[in-house]
Amino acid sequence: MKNLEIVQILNNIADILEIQGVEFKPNAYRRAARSIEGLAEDIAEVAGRGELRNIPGVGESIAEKIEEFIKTGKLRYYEQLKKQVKVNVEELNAIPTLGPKKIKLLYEKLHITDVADLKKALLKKKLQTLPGFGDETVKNLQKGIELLEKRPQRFLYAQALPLALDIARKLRQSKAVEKVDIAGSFRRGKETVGDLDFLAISKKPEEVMQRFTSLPDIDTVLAQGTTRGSVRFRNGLQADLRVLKEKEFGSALLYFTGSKDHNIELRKLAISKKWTLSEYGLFRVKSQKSKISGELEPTVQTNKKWLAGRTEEEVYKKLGLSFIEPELRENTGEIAAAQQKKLPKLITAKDVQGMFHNHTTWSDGNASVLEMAKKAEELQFRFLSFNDHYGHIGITNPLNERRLAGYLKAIEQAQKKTNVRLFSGVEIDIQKDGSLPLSRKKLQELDVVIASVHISTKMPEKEMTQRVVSALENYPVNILGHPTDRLLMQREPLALNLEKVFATAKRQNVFLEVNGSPGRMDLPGEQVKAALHAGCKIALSLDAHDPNHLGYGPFALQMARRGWAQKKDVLNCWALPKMEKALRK
DNA sequence: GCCGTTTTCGGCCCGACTGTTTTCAGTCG
Repeated sequence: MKNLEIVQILNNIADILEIQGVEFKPNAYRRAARSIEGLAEDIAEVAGRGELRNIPGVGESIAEKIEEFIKTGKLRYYEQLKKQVKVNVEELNAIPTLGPKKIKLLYEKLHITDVADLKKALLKKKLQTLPGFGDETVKNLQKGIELLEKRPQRFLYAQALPLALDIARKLRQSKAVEKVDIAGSFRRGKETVGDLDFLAISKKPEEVMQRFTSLPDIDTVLAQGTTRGSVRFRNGLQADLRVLKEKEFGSALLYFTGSKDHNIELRKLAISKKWTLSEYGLFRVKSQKSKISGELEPTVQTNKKWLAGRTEEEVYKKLGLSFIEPELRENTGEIAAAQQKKLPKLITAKDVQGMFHNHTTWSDGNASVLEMAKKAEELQFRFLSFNDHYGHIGITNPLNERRLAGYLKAIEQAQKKTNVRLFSGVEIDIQKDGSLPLSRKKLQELDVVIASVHISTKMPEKEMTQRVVSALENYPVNILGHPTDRLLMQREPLALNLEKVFATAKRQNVFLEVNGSPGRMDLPGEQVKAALHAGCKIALSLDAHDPNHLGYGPFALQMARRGWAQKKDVLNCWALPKMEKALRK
């Protein structure tokens, strides 16, 4: 699957063109990249059907380039550009506060082409000589590099998902394979993954391993034994495979799903019962010392009796625990809860009736209200909430009071053409002073008001907390949008006292958003758990900017499940009349 | 390079913030 590589290349082209001072083209390439990122299927399949140009933002020229890359694995245009600008733009651009203009200046004046060069120049204090580079600028660059270096190479869950499914599918094609599962933090639904762990059952492990290490797009085979193998793909992702016997599969899945701390607790529990737990199974241990003739030292002869291990359920049951869903296996109280049979009944996909927080062409979305509604209908949503931007956020083409009427009318008209219940609303900007740029009266007329922080994100904790609390206290807000405002692997969360925010949200009946947009996943699971503990309720949202994004539901669900959420905690799961009542302001 | 109930050619959404530059450039969303 080449989607991610193509997205990367298109973005790199945009970066290089921007450095060259080319106008408009960079945005064209970025738009195409965004659309492809939101694509649910393999782009090679779209290309095979000759439908590349149906992708928004992909025209004649970009379609040709994609086809060239799919066919040849190379893109001549991109190679040419890289020769013209010998700068590792991707690497440098990843540093926060460093953009194309400064990169260009650094290259022209100091011949800096990558982060290593930049670090040398920083050490020699060369940057201060450049126009526009003051003390703060230099400090920000230093901090940016540090942030970049301490963060390990990880993938967003949503990026890893198609790759994981693709690898599993290709492994299953082997006749030697009886069963394949994906374990690791991926299975626990973590929002980012460092690598992918695969488990396979087979009586012919060598054959499976051979297939694994000869998968397409592999960069390096890191290890290859008979039952254990490890590879790194060209896109940087590492994958490990273990091949086991049927009888070991459950205990192996348990072991390789983790988390490490969860496993340690389970093993302790086994030991307390005079058993032992490993990836090979749960065993009763009868050890006896015996002197084998001819040997100098006495050997410990262990006599292990197999107790469980075929399935995870079997192991948990034998240990006296109810089954613990993978999302809960973080050793944060789930084992004790499982002993007392007090685990939550986690929400599932079928409990969720629809999604909040969706954008259209009325602000910065890719599709019309009706197109979004039709896609929602196709996906069997019972409701969909439109929340286009409102406020002074530049490029998002926000709504204003004049355009709001037209927006509401468009939703009303779309409602006549679909059975999906459409909610009207906005995602309104919480301004620096905690006010919202629309009157309480106007806000009250909307079905769903989401308030979010977008600008002035570097305020100190006290001010930031006051800003958010004040917005929730003084305006009819239904949902606090992406509460921490983190961007995974890109931006730290806001300095915010969440405890205070949760307390206010509870008092004001404001739902906390669980935003399923792959780069956000906000609130994260741990904080969902904290919010529920504080008595808050949550609302699942997509932050969809494209009909394809309406498929992000599982990601929001996954955060909610990691936060121990049950049906009663989640607005999206309530019957429509109850939901509408809860949204009244 | 893309796109079109304003257009097949001529536009391409813009505002806030930061830092530095005493009037604005670069970055970010």
